[in-house]
Amino acid sequence: MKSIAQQLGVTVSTVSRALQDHPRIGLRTRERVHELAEQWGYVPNSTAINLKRKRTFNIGVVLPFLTEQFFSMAISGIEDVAIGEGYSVLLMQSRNDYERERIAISTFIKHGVDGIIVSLASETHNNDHFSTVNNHGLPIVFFDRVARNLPNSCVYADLTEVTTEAVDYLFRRGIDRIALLNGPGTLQATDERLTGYLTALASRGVPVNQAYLKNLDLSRDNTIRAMNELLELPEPPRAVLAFHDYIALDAMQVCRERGLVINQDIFFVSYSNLSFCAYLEQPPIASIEQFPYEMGRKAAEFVIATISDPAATERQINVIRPALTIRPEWRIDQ
Amino acid sequence: MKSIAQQLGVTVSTVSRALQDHPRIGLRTRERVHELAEQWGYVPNSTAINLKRKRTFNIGVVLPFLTEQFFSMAISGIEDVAIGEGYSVLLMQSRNDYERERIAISTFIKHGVDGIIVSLASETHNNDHFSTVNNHGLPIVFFDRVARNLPNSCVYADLTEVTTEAVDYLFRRGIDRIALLNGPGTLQATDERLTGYLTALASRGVPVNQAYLKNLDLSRDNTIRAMNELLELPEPPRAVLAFHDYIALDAMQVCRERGLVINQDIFFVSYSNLSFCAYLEQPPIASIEQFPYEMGRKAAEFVIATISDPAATERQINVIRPALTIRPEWRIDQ
DNA sequence: CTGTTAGCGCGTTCAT
DNA sequence: ATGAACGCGCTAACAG
Repeated sequence: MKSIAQQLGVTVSTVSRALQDHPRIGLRTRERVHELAEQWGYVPNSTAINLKRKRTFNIGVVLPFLTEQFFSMAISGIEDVAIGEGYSVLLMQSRNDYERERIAISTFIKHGVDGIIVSLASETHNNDHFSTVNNHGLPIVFFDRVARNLPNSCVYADLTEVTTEAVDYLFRRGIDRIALLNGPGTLQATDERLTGYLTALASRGVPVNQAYLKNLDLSRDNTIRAMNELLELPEPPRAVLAFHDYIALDAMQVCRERGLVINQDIFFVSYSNLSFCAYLEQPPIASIEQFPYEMGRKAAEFVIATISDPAATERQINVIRPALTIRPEWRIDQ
Repeated sequence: MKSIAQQLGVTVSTVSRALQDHPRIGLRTRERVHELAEQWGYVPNSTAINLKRKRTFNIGVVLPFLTEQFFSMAISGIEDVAIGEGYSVLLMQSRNDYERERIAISTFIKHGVDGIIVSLASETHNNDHFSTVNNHGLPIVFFDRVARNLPNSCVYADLTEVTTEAVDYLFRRGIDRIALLNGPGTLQATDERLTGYLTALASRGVPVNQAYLKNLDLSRDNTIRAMNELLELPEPPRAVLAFHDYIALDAMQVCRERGLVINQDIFFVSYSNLSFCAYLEQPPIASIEQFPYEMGRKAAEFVIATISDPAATERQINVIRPALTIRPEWRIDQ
């Protein structure tokens, strides 16, 4: 800007205004400035602009694993609305580790993002790092794996009802020994699955078999051990509700190794409805679609709205309606 | 900083120095400053610092799809070294679209990143947007899908030899009608696969059947059509080398729908070696591991090195050695 | 219409 | 050991 000002014999401010197409600027001046800017390949220094605007137009995203398709789809949603609103996306994976999540958050605030979107690490057991952010007045929105007891906006799928629906569907198929490979107790979604499950049983008067209920830490070993325990029960389950598709895959492999035939000796229903399941010869008979892309979009819309109007501090909660997706060949004709 | 300076009755400069543990500063002053900083929850404004340093400590990454595990693993590598060196990662997906890629690049330079890492969109047919970056003196490194005719550093897996090895392996299994579901001609890796394939055939004196060679645009429909064409040949192939695992999955499904039994009537070898293949009942008998995490790391190391020392403009090229990974049950005992 | 001045938050030389 | 002053690149309120 300085050089082009000199070259034209005007001030930097004039150039600045010309570049912004300020109304009260000499038409000729404006044209010449634009010309030279083009010619010199002038690119405005956003750091300087941001310093003035007190904004970075960055939004930070912390989530467990990008290798899980659920999250990579969610981030596509985030990315799409962020770009649309002139923001860029800063990314960090927590890998389900509390410490990494903390570091990610503090990196973001040091780095000066305008807002943060989080999907909790499964190992996160306290929320001090988030409270810090809140005290900083930095907008933060949770999605999918939302934090309890935190007054932030969030978007998630309430799995209670759809879980009841899923269990009910299994009942209608004549299956009543149903195990639940649930997640860690730190997640709200774990409660929802359990509640939905218990509701379904209660409404049919089926007694709860505690041995069928497992809380996993989402590690592979843990899943394998739990599935083995289920199969060694005197009355092993005939169906398994798995925390998500990846858990189902591991669990199904355990079954196969023990000589069970999937979708014959034992059935699976899982959460996420990821695309690769379609390629399995014997996929879960149903999966619960949680619309991650939409969740990402909503979460991004929330942060950006809060950034744009910090006054409106009211908590926004968006509950996505998940859908029980039964594979065509396993649908029950009404 | 201002408020804490006032409260202590000193200048902002003093505070600044105290915070940096400047040697020649009053020990008492330093302590008190740190104290107050802690208490007030002072966070240095990185935008201002960056403005001075003329750096943003952001590096931008453009790649086709995060939903492809290959790329999400690569970005983990990038992320790990970036964080280690104090950088943050800005993300954008091109979705294999040229226009989106262009926008991503220009967003990054507007946004003022310190360096860019790119894996090309399959539809990218010209490199003007990258030339612009080069003229700007902004470091840019390509990984995996590298650009031809561009003088930038890059890291990729040379697939020529390993492809020869793969074809040779099929020959040794007694299979000689081998199709190649290759990628778009814009990618260097497409050439490599072809060259490796042809070399293997030549060394055995096997004639080339042009009908077995297909160039895909990586869309699902296109893959399905190509696979159907192969199967309708008078002499359909007995093995298929697929551009990557996702292509293999689609192609395998076509086979299954036509009543073929995978790993009996027809065999697959593919590239990427993604984890979910392990869950298929009949996975490709071999896959070529390209070590995406390592590629990501190397790419990040390159950009950061160039950022730190812009003088050293010499082009760096790192060729990763891919590995033919044959599933245990299909290994040929030597 | 355009120049002057001030300031965003911080680092840094030059004095003292 | 600390203060004063300047500048990073750009915007904007205040003069003319």
